[in-house]
Amino acid sequence: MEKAEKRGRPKTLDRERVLQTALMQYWDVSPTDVSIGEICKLTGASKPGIYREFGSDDRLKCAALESYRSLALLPLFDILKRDQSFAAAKTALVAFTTQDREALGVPSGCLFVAMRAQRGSLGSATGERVDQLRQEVLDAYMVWIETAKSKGECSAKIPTDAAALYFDAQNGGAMRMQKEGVDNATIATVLRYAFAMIE
Amino acid sequence: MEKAEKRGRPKTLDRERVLQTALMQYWDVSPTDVSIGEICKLTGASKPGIYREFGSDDRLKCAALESYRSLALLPLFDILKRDQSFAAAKTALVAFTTQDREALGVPSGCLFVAMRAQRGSLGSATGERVDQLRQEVLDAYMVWIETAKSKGECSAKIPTDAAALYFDAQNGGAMRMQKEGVDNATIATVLRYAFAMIE
DNA sequence: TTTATTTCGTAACTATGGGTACGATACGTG
DNA sequence: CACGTATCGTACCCATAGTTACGAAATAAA
Repeated sequence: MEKAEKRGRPKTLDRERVLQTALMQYWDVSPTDVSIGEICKLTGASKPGIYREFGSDDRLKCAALESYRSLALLPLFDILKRDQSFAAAKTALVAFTTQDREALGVPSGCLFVAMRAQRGSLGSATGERVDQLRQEVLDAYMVWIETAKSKGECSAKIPTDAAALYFDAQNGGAMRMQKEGVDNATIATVLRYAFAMIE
Repeated sequence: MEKAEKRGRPKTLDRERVLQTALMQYWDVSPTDVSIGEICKLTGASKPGIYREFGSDDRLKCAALESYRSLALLPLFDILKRDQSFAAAKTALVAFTTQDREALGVPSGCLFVAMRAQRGSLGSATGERVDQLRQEVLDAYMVWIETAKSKGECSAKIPTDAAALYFDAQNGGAMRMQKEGVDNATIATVLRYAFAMIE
């Protein structure tokens, strides 16, 4: 199923490179402070090339967010869905959140958290996707918590929806601390105390 | 000590009005998405007028942040410094954070939290002030927690600096939830659970 | 080799926003 | 009333950023 030899001038624009560069820039700098022009400089692509490929600034951000979901959100969902004790999952969450980003060659902080903070200045495509993902995250936490409750591993009387907001807030707080330069060991300490609460 | 009748054309620019408008706009919309031109429209002031009064966009933001400190941060410090039990202070914090903003005629969320999220795109004056205030907030929490520990009202083994980051994160999380539309009752529930942890 | 097709990328266009030059204006003073 | 002074605000400058018009280039098919 190769796209074989097509007519017309062969495409030279490296979609994957542009997307990865955009993702890393949005993540590292800020989703609203990286221009298309900047991405052109970094990738060697031309502006019309990027527009032909992604359609608009908004859609490029949206595509980058989609990449981010695969890269950083799916592993989170995976921890929550894994068949393990509530306590083990919490430990895994702390470990996942406080990974050494430098060693992983990945920016600190969280693109999704940044986008939520700037929800108002995002285009409609990206903005709406952010809303969906927020709901997806909250739902994932809720399923996880409900399961733990039913298994008797979480006896907290806190309503499940509030608990989901709680975990989401802790994670967001951790990501922000990381961006502000707090070291991962301290963040892990804070998270462990935060997570110890609900049990 | 009235500045009496001065020579020259009398000033018509209403500094307080511009400052209040800027504050409310930065707070309600976002500190990086409100232009000087927008503030001109809303106040009837002219651009050069604002520049004469505040010097630059950065300095106007900084002045607005200073107003915000008086309005929203000092009351917070006040709660932390008040001579009351640790538990009472935590209750007061929850109440303060989840006040009905609409009834108070004040935007939801927190300008300071928003500025911290956008630290990178702020001018040097505002940016540095944000850093100072962040430290001021953390110091206030630390003094409060240390006092509680010494009074035996807080026996938690969590290091004071981590606890300060924890409370700061909870407050930030609450402000973000408010901005995202979570109702204050739910936020209060989350906060009560979060604060119950450290005791 | 000509034609149809597809992509390429320079060089614009437009809008916005921070910032200012400068002549007009309004007041106290001599 | 003329002069010095301080503020006013129109109209502009300049940089950035999103977006696109359009002719050139490269390839397969005719």
